[in-house]
Amino acid sequence: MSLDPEIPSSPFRSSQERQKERSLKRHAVLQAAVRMFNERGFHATSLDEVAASLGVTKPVIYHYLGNKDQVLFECVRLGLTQIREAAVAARGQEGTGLDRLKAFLRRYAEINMDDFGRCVIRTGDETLSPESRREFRALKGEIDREMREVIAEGVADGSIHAPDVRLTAFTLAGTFWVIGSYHNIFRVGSI
Amino acid sequence: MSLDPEIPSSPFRSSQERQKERSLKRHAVLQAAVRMFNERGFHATSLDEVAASLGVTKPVIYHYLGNKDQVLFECVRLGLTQIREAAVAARGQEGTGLDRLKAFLRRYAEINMDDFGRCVIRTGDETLSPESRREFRALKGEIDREMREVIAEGVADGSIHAPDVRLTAFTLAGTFWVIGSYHNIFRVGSI
DNA sequence: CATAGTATTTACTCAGCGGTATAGATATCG
DNA sequence: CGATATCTATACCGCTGAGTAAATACTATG
Repeated sequence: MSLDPEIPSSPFRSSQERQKERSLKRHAVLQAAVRMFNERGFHATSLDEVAASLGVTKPVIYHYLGNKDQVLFECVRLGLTQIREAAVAARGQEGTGLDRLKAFLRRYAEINMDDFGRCVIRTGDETLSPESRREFRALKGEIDREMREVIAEGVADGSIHAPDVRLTAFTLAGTFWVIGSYHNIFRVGSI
Repeated sequence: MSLDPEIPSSPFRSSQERQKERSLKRHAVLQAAVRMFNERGFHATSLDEVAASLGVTKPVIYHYLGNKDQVLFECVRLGLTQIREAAVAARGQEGTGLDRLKAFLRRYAEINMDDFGRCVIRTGDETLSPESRREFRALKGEIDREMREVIAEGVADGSIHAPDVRLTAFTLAGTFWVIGSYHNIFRVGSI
C-alpha cells in the first residue's frame, strides 16, 4: 500500500512515471479480466462487468486494450511468457538434465496455480482470433522445444532414461496440464 | 438405416409410434446440441446454429425443449443418468467389491468418452439455472453414494484396503474426471 | 496562459441471440 | 368431410453486450 520509494509523493509525475502507471493500470485490467474469465468463462464474462469490478467503465478497457479477444490473448500470453521464462531459467541452471527438468516442472506447476497460468490451461485455441492463435501456438511450440531440449540433455548425461524425448515431453506437459485442471474438481464436486 | 421391424412401412403411424418419433427428434436435438456445446462451449453456441445443423429452424428446438438452459441440462442429465445406471448395474453384479468397483470404473471411463458424458465433465454447475443445479447435484450425490457403497462393500469383504471410503470415492471420481478432461489435450496441443 | 495529450465518462450504435406470436402445412380421429 | 392436434417456418420483440464518438476533466509542456 506504500508508495514506490523512488517516487517522491508529488502530484506531478514524469513521463516515465506516467508510462509506468499506465502499464500498471493495464495490468490491473488484465488481472481483473483473467479472474472473471477463469471463474465464469470467457464468453460468460462481459467487459462491462470487468470494468465494473475495477470501479471504472468499459471504455477504459478499450483505452488500454484493443478488443475483447485481445484482452483474453494478453492474459494467455502473460501465462505463456511465465512458462517460457521458467523453461529458459531451468536450462541455464546447473546440475543434471533431470535436475533442470525437475526445476522446470516445479515452477510450471506453480504457474498453473496462478491466475494467468490457469487461463492458459482453460483457453482452447478455438476461442482466440485466428491471428492470436498463430502467436499462441508459436509460443507454445517454443516452450515445447525448450522442454524437449532439457529432456534431451538429461538423456545425454544419463540422468533421464526416456526412449522418446518428444513423447516424454508430450506426456509430462499433458500430465501437468491435467493436474492444473484438477482445480475445477472443487467447483464441480466429487463426480 | 432399416426401419423398426415391428412397424410396417405404412405412412400412417399410431399414437405410440408418433410419440416414439417425437422423442427420437427430441434426442436428435440434444445430440446436435451437445456436440456443439462440447466443441465450442455452451455460451459460444447459439440455438440457431444448433437448429441449422439439423436443417431446421430455432422454433423446432423450442417445440421439444423449454429453453436453452434446459437443452444443456437435459444433455447433462443424459450423461449423469448413464453413470448412475452404471453404478446401479455394478452394485448388482457378483464378485468381490473390488470387482464391482472395477466394473463401474471401466464403464464410467467409457461414458466419459461419450458426447453426453463429456458434457457432464465440461459443465460446471454455475452454468446451470438454480433449479437445474439442484437436480444436478442431487443426481451427482446419488452416484457418489452408490460408489461409496461399492467401495464400502469392498472394504468389508477385504478386497479393498482404503482408510477412508469417502476420500477414496472422491479421489477416484476426481481422477477419472481428470482423465476425461484429457481429451482436450488433443485440441490444445502438447502444453 | 495556451496548447496538446491523457484519462475517463456519458451516451450511443449495431449485431446477435434468446424467446415468442402467428400462421400454414400435415396428419389423426370422429 | 370437418374438427382437432402436431409440427415447422416466417417474422418479429427485447435485451444484452461489443465497440465507438464525443465531451469533459486533468496534466504536462512550450
